[in-house]
Amino acid sequence: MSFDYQSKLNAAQYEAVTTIAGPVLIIAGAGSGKTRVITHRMAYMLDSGIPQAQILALTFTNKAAREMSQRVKDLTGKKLQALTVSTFHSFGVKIIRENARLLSRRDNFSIYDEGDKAQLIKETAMEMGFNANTLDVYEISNLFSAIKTGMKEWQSSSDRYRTLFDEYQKGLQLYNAVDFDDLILFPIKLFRENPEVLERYRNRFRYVMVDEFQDTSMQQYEFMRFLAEKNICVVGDDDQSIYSWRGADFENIRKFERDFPDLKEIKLEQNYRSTGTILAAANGVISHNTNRKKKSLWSGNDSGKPVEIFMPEDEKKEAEFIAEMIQTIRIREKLNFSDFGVLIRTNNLNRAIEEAFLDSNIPYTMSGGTSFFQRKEIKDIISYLRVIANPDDDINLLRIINTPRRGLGRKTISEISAAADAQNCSIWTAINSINDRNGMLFQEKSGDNLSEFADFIRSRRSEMLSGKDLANKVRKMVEDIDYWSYLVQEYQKNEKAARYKFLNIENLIASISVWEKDPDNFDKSLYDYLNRITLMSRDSLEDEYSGKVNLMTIHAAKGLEFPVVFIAGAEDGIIPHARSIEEGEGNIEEERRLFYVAITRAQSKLFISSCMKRRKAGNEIECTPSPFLSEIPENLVEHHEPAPQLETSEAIDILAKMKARFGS
DNA sequence: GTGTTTACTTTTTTT
DNA sequence: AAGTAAACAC
Repeated sequence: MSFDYQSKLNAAQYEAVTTIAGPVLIIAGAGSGKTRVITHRMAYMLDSGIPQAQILALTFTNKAAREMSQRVKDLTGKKLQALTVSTFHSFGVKIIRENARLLSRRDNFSIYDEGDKAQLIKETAMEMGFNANTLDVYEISNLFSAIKTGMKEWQSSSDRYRTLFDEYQKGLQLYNAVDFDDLILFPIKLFRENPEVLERYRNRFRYVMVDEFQDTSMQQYEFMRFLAEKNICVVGDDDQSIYSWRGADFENIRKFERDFPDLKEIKLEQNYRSTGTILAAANGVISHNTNRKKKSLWSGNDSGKPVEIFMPEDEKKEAEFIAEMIQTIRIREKLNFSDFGVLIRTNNLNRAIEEAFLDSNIPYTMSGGTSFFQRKEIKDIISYLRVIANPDDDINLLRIINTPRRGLGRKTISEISAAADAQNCSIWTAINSINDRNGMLFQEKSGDNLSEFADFIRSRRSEMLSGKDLANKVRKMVEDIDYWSYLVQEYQKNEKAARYKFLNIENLIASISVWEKDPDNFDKSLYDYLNRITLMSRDSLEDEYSGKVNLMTIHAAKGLEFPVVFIAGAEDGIIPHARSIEEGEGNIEEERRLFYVAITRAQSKLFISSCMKRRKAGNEIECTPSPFLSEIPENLVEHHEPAPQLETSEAIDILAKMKARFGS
């Protein structure tokens, strides 16, 4: 053994780390050293002589996967070439890639994100003669996911979309693409239909670990169940289950208990993260949930400072308060900007806060939200790369066929689509077969433009699919399509915007270059780059978290911790979110868990703010505090006086409201 | 085939 | 308030 595990871990942790054979269920309360246990457990396995290649650790976010392998690396000091630490989805990609033909795909398949998916649904629906005005693509997209993941069955109300669904599926196959749901479903299908393939993977991965087990969906459970024979270790906390809308089902914990009756259950109940006060506040809130596994999380830490509740007038005041507090506390406590976490329920709450940060020169990162890869200019360039990787990808081909303009307008495009439709082939194939016949169908100009476009894609294909220095090839491509002129043209009135967009492209190229130079990543093909970024799209691009305040959704904050945490927008309708309650009364428990997760991110100081008013879609609306606030035991709370100017009737109103609420 | 104006709605959370 | 999509005009 390279080091003394016993001295680094408490008794329960030590047991969890050293029990490597047989099924293990670890119930790990918030802040109980879960990541520590998982990483030490992997290190322990390696120390015990288990080959890296036999270990598979599945996580939910790329961030978690990255952090985990880094920590194992630090612990063991070994190079980890064969250890698999990956998200369910990336692991799915890998399996599909290795068995593409068995799943009627080719190995250069595209992965369709939400946007591509919506586009495909839309186009398919149009072709089938659905009415564009009554079509709710968002809703249909969700329906299709629910059907695919087995959360919903076809019903009379949804039946009219059944044929659309079939066509959608055919479209994916035709374009050699898969959607996010397929990344889990295809491997399951593969394993079910090809026992010999399953056997191969089972032989390879003898030790399987699943993190955030409470957030596994039925399919992910099935996926895991196929692979895991006996040495399976799952780690989770039912109180932190916050992804049920995505199919997560913490009943899986009970299912696991039934499926592996001889399992060893280990509870980690000592919280090392938070002060006694913060933990008591969290416990006070979560105890209102009825459907939960019994556990008693305790802290050996000091009680610390009270939870501070602030009721600013509006979101602007709230943001200023947060910014001011960060500045003050940072200096007083000698903290770094990165020691602060600002948590919000929905992405659109970021606006006021970002503005306040900019005003007071506070460096910050916002993870989630409109990601870098959603920006138009980035999507354009990525679409080029996608088409180069997989020309049959109609959705992306249509996106770029006339961007920048090359004289291929609506007419030409609809004709070429019709031709593709008639021959039941992709647009790319259609373009080429028409080119073979010298573009008879079109006016000479359009035909020329088409073949020029096809030649361009072909030449890039031969150039980019092999060899090195992707970053430079991308740069050259951007020059060749003259994207800069296009931007200037498009944003004539706003040269700054054009510049900014071009800068974004420069950043993209720089990030490709960084990725290429990373010695830890051994497969550097264009495919890998594309797969990686589609799965990462919501994940923050920058590796540089250091020295910046972390602004993020509560969902994105899962698994993280900060010395000082602000929960902003703690109003009724935001948390619990009105839409979520609308969907079902039962969702209140999940919203409460979400609030619980938010509270338990804090190590030593927690602020919660709830605005009196908030601007929403143009107009100002009155807000009431989240009902969860009153679930925090009153003795743990300190109310931050807003010191309102008492001239206005509004301010008096606000004070009355506060008193009614908190009696102070 | 392309550019401009007008109407319209508005995403909870993410791989 | 802002961004998109569709209608309209050139």
